[in-house]
Amino acid sequence: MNAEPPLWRMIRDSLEAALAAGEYPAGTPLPSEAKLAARFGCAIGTVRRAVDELVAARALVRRQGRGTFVPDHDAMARLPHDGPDRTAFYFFHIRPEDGARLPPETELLDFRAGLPCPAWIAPHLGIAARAPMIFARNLQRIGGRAVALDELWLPRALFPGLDRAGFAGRDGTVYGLYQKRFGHSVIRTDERLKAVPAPAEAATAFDLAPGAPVLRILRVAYAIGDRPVELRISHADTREHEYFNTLA
Amino acid sequence: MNAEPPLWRMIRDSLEAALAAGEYPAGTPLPSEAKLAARFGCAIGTVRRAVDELVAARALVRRQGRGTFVPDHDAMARLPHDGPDRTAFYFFHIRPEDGARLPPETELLDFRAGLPCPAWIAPHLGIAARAPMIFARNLQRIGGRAVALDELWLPRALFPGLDRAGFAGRDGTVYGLYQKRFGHSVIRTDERLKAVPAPAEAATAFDLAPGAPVLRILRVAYAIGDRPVELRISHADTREHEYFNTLA
DNA sequence: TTCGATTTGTTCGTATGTATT
DNA sequence: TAATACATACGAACAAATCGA
Repeated sequence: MNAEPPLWRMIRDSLEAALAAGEYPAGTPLPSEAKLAARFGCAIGTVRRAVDELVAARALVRRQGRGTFVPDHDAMARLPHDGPDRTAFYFFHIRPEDGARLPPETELLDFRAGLPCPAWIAPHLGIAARAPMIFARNLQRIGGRAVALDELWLPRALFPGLDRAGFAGRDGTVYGLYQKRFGHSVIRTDERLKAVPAPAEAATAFDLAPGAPVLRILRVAYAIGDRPVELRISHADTREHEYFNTLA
Repeated sequence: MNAEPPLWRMIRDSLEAALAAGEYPAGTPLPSEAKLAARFGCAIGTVRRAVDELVAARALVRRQGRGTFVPDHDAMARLPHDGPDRTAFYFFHIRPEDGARLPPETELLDFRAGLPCPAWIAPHLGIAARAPMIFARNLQRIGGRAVALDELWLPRALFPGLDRAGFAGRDGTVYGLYQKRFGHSVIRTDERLKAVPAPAEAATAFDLAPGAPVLRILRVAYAIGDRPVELRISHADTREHEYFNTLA
């Protein structure tokens, strides 16, 4: 009774598995649609249907005349390739109230490798409690003003060899680092927001009265194939900035 | 040198304009793809490409064997048609911390028609300051517990004849009301979030200490064709609930 | 219940245009 | 210029879901 899924879906899943396995790193094109069609023994339109889905899921981008690629986080952040860049801010939602989109500057405050995973974090990342973790604390500024204090938790098993120098000395964003050095292309995040009294560190960093309201953001970032790779707790000062979200 | 846009885009825009103009109200199918192809003088695949875009933008839904429709907000909220419903909560993001998705209950606290539009609200809705507005205040509960206090501002010109009885006596959600009675199908919202000290009414409703942190959400809802139809200011108690957002 | 008409879903194939190298 | 790759558009055939006779 169970009808098998359509061909384009099997091709999509096959491609997604290949991407999750690290074939086709960012910058190197996939086989052309004609070659993929030959490989899968189907029409070119069927391959296009499968790729369409992965493009919609932000796992791939097409470039006419060039090929199909895993999107490069930092390249997207740099290029103003079609109008004011949207992708650069896809995962950074704190903006000045006037809506300006200044890029944030990041200062590394702390970095530790080998901490055991706190019990409450483990289930979010699908790992064992006390698994070895990498921990970092960042201060984000916009236009020189401190707006967010981030704590990052990464399973060390997913980021072998990552140390403070490698983390601090990256070229672009942290997600660009995850992608270029470790092949983890973040394409989805879940965020849970609360309004909470400012913790001590946040109050100090933002020059806030203790207990003043701040926005607490708990984010889990997922790479291609729905693999959680990072948990982040941010506290943001929303006196002159806000968290922006558009649902379409 | 300016190449004209592809045929499918012109068809998409034409369909979108028809939807925004109120043809094909929710529940009545569009002409079949074959008929549309004949009308536009193109291949059926080209029509499908155009409809694909509108489906992706949540302006249309397809039903195999039945036709293509403007999605019905409340029908989506009622039917568990494929697994746990996601669309019902597409525009309601407050959830218990455990992730349960109980439907909120709404209590109407206040309703006024004819108030002049506050100057700061007018630009968000693209209308003139002091334009006549409809104002409503709602209390949202989840599992009996008050979690959000909403203030709604609607341009009266877009909701002719809407009075307290019509507003309070609706069948389903407010967005369902907008759609069924006035033809405004909300498909997109912009939300701006801040952590703020609880205003007096919110503190009372939530049994909070005055000045305790609450989440303030400013939402503008857009109907098909990017027409703003509602501004909403919500204050949410996030002690046991949170604002959930997934970016994909 | 069966059947046929209608409508969308899937898959195939082809031709031509446009961008890149 | 030529080769390659994606983008657009056309057309056809059959499958699957729906609905009413």
